[in-house]
Amino acid sequence: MLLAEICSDIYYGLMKHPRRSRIPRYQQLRETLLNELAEGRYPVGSKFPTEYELCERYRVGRHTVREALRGLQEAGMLSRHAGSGSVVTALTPPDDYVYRIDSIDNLTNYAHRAQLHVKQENVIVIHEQLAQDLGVAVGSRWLRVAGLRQSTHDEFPIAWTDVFIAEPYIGIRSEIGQVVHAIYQKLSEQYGLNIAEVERNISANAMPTAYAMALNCAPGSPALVERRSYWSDAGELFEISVSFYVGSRFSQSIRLKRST
Amino acid sequence: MLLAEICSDIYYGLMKHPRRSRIPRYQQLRETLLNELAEGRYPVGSKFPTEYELCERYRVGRHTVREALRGLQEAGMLSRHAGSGSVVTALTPPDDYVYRIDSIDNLTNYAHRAQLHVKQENVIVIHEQLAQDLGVAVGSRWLRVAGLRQSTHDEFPIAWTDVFIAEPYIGIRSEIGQVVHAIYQKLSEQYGLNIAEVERNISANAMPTAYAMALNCAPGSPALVERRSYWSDAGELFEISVSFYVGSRFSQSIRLKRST
DNA sequence: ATTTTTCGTATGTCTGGACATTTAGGGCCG
DNA sequence: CGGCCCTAAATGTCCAGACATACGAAAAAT
Repeated sequence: MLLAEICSDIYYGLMKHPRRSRIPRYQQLRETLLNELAEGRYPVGSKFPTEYELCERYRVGRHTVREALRGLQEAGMLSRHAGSGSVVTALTPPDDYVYRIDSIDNLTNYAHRAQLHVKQENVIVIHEQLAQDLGVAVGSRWLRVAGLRQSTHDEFPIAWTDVFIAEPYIGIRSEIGQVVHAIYQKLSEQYGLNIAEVERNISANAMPTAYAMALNCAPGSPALVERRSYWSDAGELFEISVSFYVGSRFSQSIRLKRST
Repeated sequence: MLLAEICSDIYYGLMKHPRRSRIPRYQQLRETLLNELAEGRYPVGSKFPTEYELCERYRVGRHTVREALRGLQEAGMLSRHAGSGSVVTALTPPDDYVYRIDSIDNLTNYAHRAQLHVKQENVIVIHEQLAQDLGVAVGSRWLRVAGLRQSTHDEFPIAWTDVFIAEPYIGIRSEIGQVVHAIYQKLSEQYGLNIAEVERNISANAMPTAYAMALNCAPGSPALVERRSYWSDAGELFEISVSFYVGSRFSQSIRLKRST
């Protein structure tokens, strides 16, 4: 038996038989620290022991300690900074749930198959009401592209969509034809814009008469209204879209999984 | 200048000035490998060079190589297995977006403040229509708890909610009082159930007359219908809830961030 | 008293080496 | 040919040590 293993057995103390441990030492250490945190030994906001302190206390190499701490950091329980040490940020790993999608196209599991058939296109100046609906400044200028969203094989369109594009990118107008798949993709190609964040707002409303006629549904019938706002990695709000989905032709699912 | 700095410059080799490199070597290596993968040098499914091969080729220590590979693995581009080596699983990092919440309570940013005022409670046997709506088997038995969802300080309720609980947990019935915050929490305490997955389905519908009366809104007015299905970590569907939100009193936002 | 410099400390990066564990494949044997 | 064992190879774990970088506080300079 090697010296290191003997040490391990002595210090860990929990080996019943002289058998090699199958769980790596950094994981054992992680468990130990997890328990100490749960017990409240180190309050949130307080300094966590330094790497060398843990090395001495548990008789392990610094690499082992760092591997254990890495896990706690990834779990969001420790905040580590070169020079200043580690700070406790949570006593227990948060049980969070994530909804993950590969691409913004799949933000809805239906609309991404539907193309936008452009019916209207103009540059507008934001008035009071629109400013409130979209959350942008009164007086700012945007390119508006509006039309019907229809899946290739379906009989009826499922939604009326208004797309608003910020003034710096109005030039994209010439790139937009009769049928568009995804406008932000064109913006990305043309201007090198990257989506960093998307906000999606959903509500239920009565279908406006004007849209109802275009969509071939009853005016005032239930509509699902989805507003999407796109921010670039520069933090600029560069596109907003508002869609009125015909209630009877549309529903949407998302699935959240526990992340741990 | 210290000896180490001179050595460092020798090793980095690519320094134009005798200044220290700010980007660590494992990141440089990761970039390099990222490019090689993007170029298609190693097709998807093929073996990636071994750690020692990369050590020799790029003249770095194994730890550095492992740190670089760890990143590629976490990005989902490499699959690594002890004994058999690394296999390429993707040529480019997937640009995925995540929606992350701390707890299922916050699944909506509104309803978690609203409590359920129980109006009805009974055990039902699933008939044809309900089976289709909920996606469960005809003839199965569920506990149904229904009532109004109302925020403490608001004048009107915002939704009518039907909660269905699977047969094994019907006993929870005695635990449910007049006002409930979250039923799944009680299930968790009582039966040790853990939520592993949640599916959320959203559509727009006309408000049924019966609900409209209870909610004090117009029958047939737009309603946002949300169905949530909860699966335990054993893979069992144990709770379903269906809520009819009054369109004019409710909207919901989620925010997706690029995960990289 | 305020600003700047210095310095100790803690984490980050990196090397070299050693042993453990897992896996795939080859060879032996029935 | 099938089953078994053995081995080589690859990743996983772990140590010791060294230098790099960032941070904060004490010390020095203004």
